Amino acid sequence: MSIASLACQTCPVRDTAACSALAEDDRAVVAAMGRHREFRRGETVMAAGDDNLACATLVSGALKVTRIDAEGNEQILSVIHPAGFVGEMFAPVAHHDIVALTDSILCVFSRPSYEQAVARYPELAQALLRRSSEELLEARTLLDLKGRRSAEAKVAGLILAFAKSASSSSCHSANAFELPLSRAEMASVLGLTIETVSRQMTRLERRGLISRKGARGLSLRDAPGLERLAS
Amino acid sequence: MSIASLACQTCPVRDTAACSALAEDDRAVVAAMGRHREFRRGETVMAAGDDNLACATLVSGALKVTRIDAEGNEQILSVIHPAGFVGEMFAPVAHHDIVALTDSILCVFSRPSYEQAVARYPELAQALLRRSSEELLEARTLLDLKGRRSAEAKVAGLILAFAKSASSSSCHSANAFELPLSRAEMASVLGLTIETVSRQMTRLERRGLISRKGARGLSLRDAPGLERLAS
DNA sequence: CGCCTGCTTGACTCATCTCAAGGGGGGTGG
DNA sequence: CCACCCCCCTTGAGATGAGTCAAGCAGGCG
Repeated sequence: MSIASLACQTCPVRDTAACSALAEDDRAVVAAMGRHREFRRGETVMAAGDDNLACATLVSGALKVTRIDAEGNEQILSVIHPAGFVGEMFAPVAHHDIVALTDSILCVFSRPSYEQAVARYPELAQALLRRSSEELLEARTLLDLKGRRSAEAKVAGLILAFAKSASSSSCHSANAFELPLSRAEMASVLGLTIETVSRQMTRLERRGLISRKGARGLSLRDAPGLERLAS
Repeated sequence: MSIASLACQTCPVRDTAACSALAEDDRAVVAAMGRHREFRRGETVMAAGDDNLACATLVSGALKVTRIDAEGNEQILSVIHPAGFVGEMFAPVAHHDIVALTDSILCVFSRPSYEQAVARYPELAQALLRRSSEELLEARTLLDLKGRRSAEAKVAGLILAFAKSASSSSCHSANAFELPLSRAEMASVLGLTIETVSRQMTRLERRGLISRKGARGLSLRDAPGLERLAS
């Protein structure tokens, strides 16, 4: 993990993150409160139980929000993509662990200073509300996915969700992309075991619905068929 | 369903809903934009696919946010309690069905007028952000619950969640209360069948962890034991 | 009183988990 | 440059917990 000061001019998410709602001058004021921090794959950004002293925007990479149960099983509650917001503005203590899925860069703010910014710039509060609503919708999509009856439907649904988020446009799906999660992580998202996920992927490939290149490479061969399986 | 104009003075959620963030005068302005509407148990408040023309605060009763899959199975994605906010401020079309679980009263606003209010009163945007964050946390709690390995852990966890929300204080649990959901609804929340939920309840009772009075009455006999099972 | 709806219980089936072994690709060190 | 190792993924065989189908029960309402 390394630290650097902000360079909003070259920020890859300057037009999509919450701070994009700010006027140029205001953005400079807010930027002065924050710092860039870099995390390596597997590093913990925030741990459950920590005092909730910071919040952040993800600039590049990917994060997972997780909970570890008593037996040490990890549950993935959310995957955060660039421009996503991280941190709980209204909880004294963090509820979940947040871990880097890949090497990532965050734009980090101390919570008091960010709260001040939110109070001062109403458009920032609105932008955060928008992000929060999107997060909520995504959480409900995951809930839906996890509630599907068969493992087949879960895996097909997750693949389609990845295809949508892999595409730059929000309405189209990419049809060749890299899986952002390992088998273990996919299993954790869906509430299945690694083996079941692996078997379902093999089955989908054998039936000609997808094809694979290595462990992570994937292309959709029959998207409508997948939609049907995802039910 | 019936309609009436607002009487904020006597509103049971006047101190907890998003509008409680407003000053008295501002509240009156916002109140003039809204209307009370009453829904009977089972009535649909908003349907997936509808133009997203309204949003609302739940005054009394309870709502469920659901999705119906291709085979007609209903999944419950969220349960809304009084003071909860309903509606998607940033989506052109509703993503989910919202149905009254019990007879309910909502305070309904047209979306354009509410958007105007949010833009005009920054404290309203902040209050909505707070509500949205709470919703998100609750959705993740449900995700966690649904991901538990055994049916036993899921049911135990749901019972504990009910006990918490049945208590007036936010940190203590009630230890005798009425289940707010039917078996079918519990099954839908947990991704199980009615029969499995029923069997688990029976098992928990036989083992002395809970006791039941009729179909809905419940009291906790061994909360720590339940916590352990919920893993 | 009897129906209707929602809950419980039982017997059986089957999908998923568990346990165990076998590849494959990428990186490191010789 | 090659060989080895480690991690992750795949595959198989067998166990088991949840689903399915079917019947019976209880409470509320007409």
